[in-house]
Formats: sequence, structure tokens, C-alpha cells
Amino acid sequence: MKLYNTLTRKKEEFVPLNKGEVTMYSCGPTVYNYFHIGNARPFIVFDALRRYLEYRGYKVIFVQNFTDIDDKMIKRANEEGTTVAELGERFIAEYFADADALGIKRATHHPRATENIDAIIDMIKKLEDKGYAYNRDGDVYFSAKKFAEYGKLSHQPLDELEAGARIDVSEQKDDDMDFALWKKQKPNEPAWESPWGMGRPGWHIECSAMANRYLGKTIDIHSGGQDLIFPHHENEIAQSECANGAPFARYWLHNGYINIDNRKMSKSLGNFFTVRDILAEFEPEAIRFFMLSAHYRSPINFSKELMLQAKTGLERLYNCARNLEFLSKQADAGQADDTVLKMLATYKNEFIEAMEDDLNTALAISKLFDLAREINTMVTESSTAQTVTSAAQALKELGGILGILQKEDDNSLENEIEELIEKRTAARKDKNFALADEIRDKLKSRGIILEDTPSGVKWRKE
RNA sequence: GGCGCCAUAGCCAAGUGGUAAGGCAGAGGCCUGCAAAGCCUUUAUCCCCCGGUUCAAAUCCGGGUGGCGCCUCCA
Repeated sequence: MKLYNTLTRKKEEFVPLNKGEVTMYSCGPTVYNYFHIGNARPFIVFDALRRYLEYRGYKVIFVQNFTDIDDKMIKRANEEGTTVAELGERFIAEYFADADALGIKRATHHPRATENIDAIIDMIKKLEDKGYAYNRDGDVYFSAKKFAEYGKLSHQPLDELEAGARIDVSEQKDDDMDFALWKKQKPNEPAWESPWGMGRPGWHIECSAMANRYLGKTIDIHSGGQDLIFPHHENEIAQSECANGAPFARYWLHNGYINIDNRKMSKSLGNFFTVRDILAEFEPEAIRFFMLSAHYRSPINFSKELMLQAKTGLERLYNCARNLEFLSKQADAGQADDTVLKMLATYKNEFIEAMEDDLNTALAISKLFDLAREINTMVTESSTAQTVTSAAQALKELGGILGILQKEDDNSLENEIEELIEKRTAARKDKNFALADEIRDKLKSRGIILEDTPSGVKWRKE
């Protein structure tokens, strides 16, 4: 598989360090609020990558952290009159509620910063011992310039970075480029004991420490949003490589931004959407489908209208799947049709080919549409059960890589609906179309769509 | 100032040297008692503009125009 590596600015053939196994680290949320649609993109996109790698037979060890101690956490906890610990606990639970709903597979490990303070302190100590860090009265900083390769991910020359650096409130740093590894405790802030006194970790160090603890010195894939390239990921590289003396991540993947109605999402513009909000209006799979219908590195725009388009497109795929489900109930046993099997294999290969090319999910989805069209044409009432099942299986298998087409039909009202359908069928036989239409309209108003087919009546929920 | 990204039909979106995938919306047809779903046909003489390279460019190069991102804690 080819992946675009931010580090080299090239698409590269992906070869994991250890055969058959992939180690992946993705920067997770700061748990001070529900996550928003912009956060959801990397979660969904890299979940698809993980699923695909697993589909190809790799054992994927995937780590996604929770940042549960930082300035935003402290600020929010104070605003709400609660503790940072309680706040974190609450929004970690809310993260899982939304992420599970979106079909985002849980990571192998979900470490929290506050539960890895020891690893963080160890790493800072190591950096201090090696002369990369210095202590200023309980605040510990990393000397960016001591790391000769600083800037290699963002491809920024050091002096340019410096020229652009904002004026920092902290005057105790030796250099503008330096960043905090450990922050001295301020009044009423949570703090842990350390060799430098009571304090808490800086933001960047937690990812370095947790990646190291759970995945080792060198990991295969590190991913996150484009805005994390600098300084967060740049700093992670500096910390990890200086502490460990080994390359940190071999492939750096970054997803593009989401705009809302063509503008950057921000609270002040009032165009801020949490996933919780959107889930109230749209199916989780429609959100996935929307996210994956463009390439992960392209910027995308989010709007209700585009969600509606995504929803309708996904519906087309579901209609195909439902039709197969319907056919399978009445199909006769018999050998699977070779022509159909061949067709299925063709599109499966094309789908995989698309995914192999830097996770081109947009192309892959188009292959799903091609596949659905062929199935709709080739698989009919006269197909054997084996043919129908093979087709259904293909759709579900490929959809599963993207995390779509996994929904089972809800048949809870089945008996009542079937009864009405029988009544209507009888009415149609008597050419009493008025009654037949009345029943159909009645069901429609309850969200049940009827479809008359040559081999019986099919129904589905809207 | 530095480093980048993007510009393809009404909308979304692949394609990055060989003559424009796919979806949504629209139009026509087939099927249907009528629908729904599905299928077929149709919708960009052309890929922001101007030059250049080439037998050949949406795709490469140069120059514009327009939009956007990062440059210390925002996915």
C-alpha cells in the first residue's frame, strides 16, 4: 500500500517495521467537551486505515491517547466548578458514546496522560540527563536547537520558525523555540510529584511518553490533523528521538481540515457542530460516508445539504443490500453464477486497488456504486441462493472496511406490518386500488415504504 | 516574511502525460394499476486565466487570478 508521508512529502510504499504487524499512534481528544465534526474526521479516516490494514491481514496495535490534563481542562473544570479528574472521566465516557455510535473501533490502548505521569517523568529525566532539557525553577523546557533535525516534519528552517514565533509570556526560556516539558504547579492546579517539584506535564511530552510505553521507540504510523504538524508533532519527534536515540515514527499521516459552509469552524461564527448534535439528525453511517467520500488529505466542506447528499448516496447502496436480503429469502439452492462471481471479484479488486493508493476512499466508494449497479442488473429473482449470498457478502465485506453497510434491518414491527401488507395485497387482487393506496399511504406516514416486486411486496423503513 | 495546500458539470468528487470515473440533483424512456426501488439514455467539445514543453496536458514548467492552512498548545 502507498501512503503519503508528511516527513518525506512523498507517497511511499508502506512496509511495517515488523512483518505482519503495524504499530499506529493517533493523537486523541482533549476531554473537556464533546468532540466536534472536525475532530471526527481523523477518528473516522484513520479508523478506516486501521480497518483496511486489518483486512489485509496485519495485526494492528493502535494507540489513541486522552489528554486529560492541560490548560483547557483546568479552565473548563473551574468554570463548571468541578475537578479536572471528574471532567476527564465524564468526557471520556462521552467520547466513547459518540465514537462507538460512529462505528469507530476502539483502540488497542486508550492511555490517559494522568495515568502515565511516571513514564512522562522518566522521559523528561532522560532528556535532562542527555542535556536536551533545562530546569527553570520548577518549569522544565526542551532546547529545540539542540536537536539538529528540529523542523524536519514541518519543513521549516529554524530561523524562519523563530522569526515567526509569537511573543511568549514566558521569559524564562532560553530560546523562543523551546517548549515546556513540565509545568510548575500554580495555585489550585492538579499536580504530581517530580524531581523538579510539584507540577504537571506539558502537552507534547505525553504523546512521546505513551507512544514509547505502549508501542516502543519506533512506531510505524503516526497520524493526526494537519494543524498538529507544527508544533505538536515536530516536538514529539524532537522529544522521542533525543530521548530514545531512534527514529520516532516512520510514516506521518495528516488529514485535511473541515470547513463549515466554506468557513472555518469557530464558536464565534456560530458554526460549531459537535458530533452529538449531528447524530441527532443523521445516521452515524451517513457521517462516515460523508467523511470518506473525499480523499482524507483534501479539505472538505460540511453542511446540511452535503450531509443530505451523502445520506441519499448511502441509501442507494443500502437499497441494493436490502434487495439481496429480500431475494435470499426466496431463492432456490443451486450453484453460484460464475459470471456474477467474476464480476464481484473484479470490483473487489478495484476497490482494494483504490485503497492501496494512499487510502483513496473516494474512489473506493465509487467502486461500491459500480458494484451495486452490476448486482442490481445481474442478480435477480431467478438467481440461486448462493449467487445472492455471494453478492450480499461482497457488499458487506467491502462496506465493512469503510465501516458502512453494517446496519441490520429493524424488524420489530414486522407482524403488524405484514398483516397490513396482506390486506393490501388482497385489495389489489380485487382491484380495490383505493384501499390499497390508503394502506400504503398509512404505512408511509409511519415511515414504512412499500415496494411491489414481481415476487412479492418488499418493505423498508424510511 | 517563511512553509504549504486547493481551483474539474447545478452540487459533491476521482483522475496527475494519451484524449473527462462515480454519487446527488435535473430530463426522457423501460418496468408498475399507480407508486417505490431498479435499469437504460441524457447532462463538462472540456478541467480558473495566459504563455511554454510535447506527436499528445485537466495532468509537466513559468506567470497570473481567486480561495485556504500552518508559523507554540486548534483535528
